[in-house]
Amino acid sequence: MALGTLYGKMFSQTTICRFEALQLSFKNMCKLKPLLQRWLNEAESSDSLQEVSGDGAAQEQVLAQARKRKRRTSIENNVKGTLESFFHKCVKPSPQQISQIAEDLNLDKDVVRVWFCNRRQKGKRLLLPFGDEHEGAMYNMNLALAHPALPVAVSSQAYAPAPPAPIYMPAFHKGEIFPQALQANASAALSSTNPAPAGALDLTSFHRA
DNA sequence: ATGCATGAGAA
DNA sequence: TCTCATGCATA
Repeated sequence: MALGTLYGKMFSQTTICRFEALQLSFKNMCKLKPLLQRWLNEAESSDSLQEVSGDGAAQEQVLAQARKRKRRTSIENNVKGTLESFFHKCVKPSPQQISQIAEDLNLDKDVVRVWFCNRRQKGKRLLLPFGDEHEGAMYNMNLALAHPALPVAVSSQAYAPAPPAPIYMPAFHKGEIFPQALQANASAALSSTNPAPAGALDLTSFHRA
């Protein structure tokens, strides 16, 4: 809410959460960081526990129950597993393949289409390119650690046949980049020079919910 | 914290 | 049609 009154733009709990968990695209993170940082600096300096315009309850209007948002279809786990396997074979099925898959799984074509869209997007999330994909994850990470100088194209999990120079983050880890990113001393964090504290890489902290 | 969805804009 | 940024709804 504070951010909302500060920028006029309201940030959802979802966005904030994803920002904190570094689950947004690199570009998206870059866009939001300055905003959140500015708010953070302000909030820390003025130790006053400023109360956000005490509006209280009056949230949004009824929204006029505008459009009927399609109700979230819950996909059974076993079905998800199947979709996942399809995904590994082909990350971007043609509309025909999609309808085929949809038929096999007794799902709506659009549901399948959206599933793939979201799955692809998930694959592109910043940090933690691994963890999800138990496969070459650790392998690549070790490579990265062994040869910090070499990029080790682990970017987007080697999806498309020839990823035209993916621009996603190298392969950092939460505990590494984040602490500083949110520090009050913005100057350092904002400068393009990446501190990259050597030895900050701690494998023991490599776990995922 | 996340899964499925929407909508604007790119291709 | 796909990607991207976002968020409602739900786990």
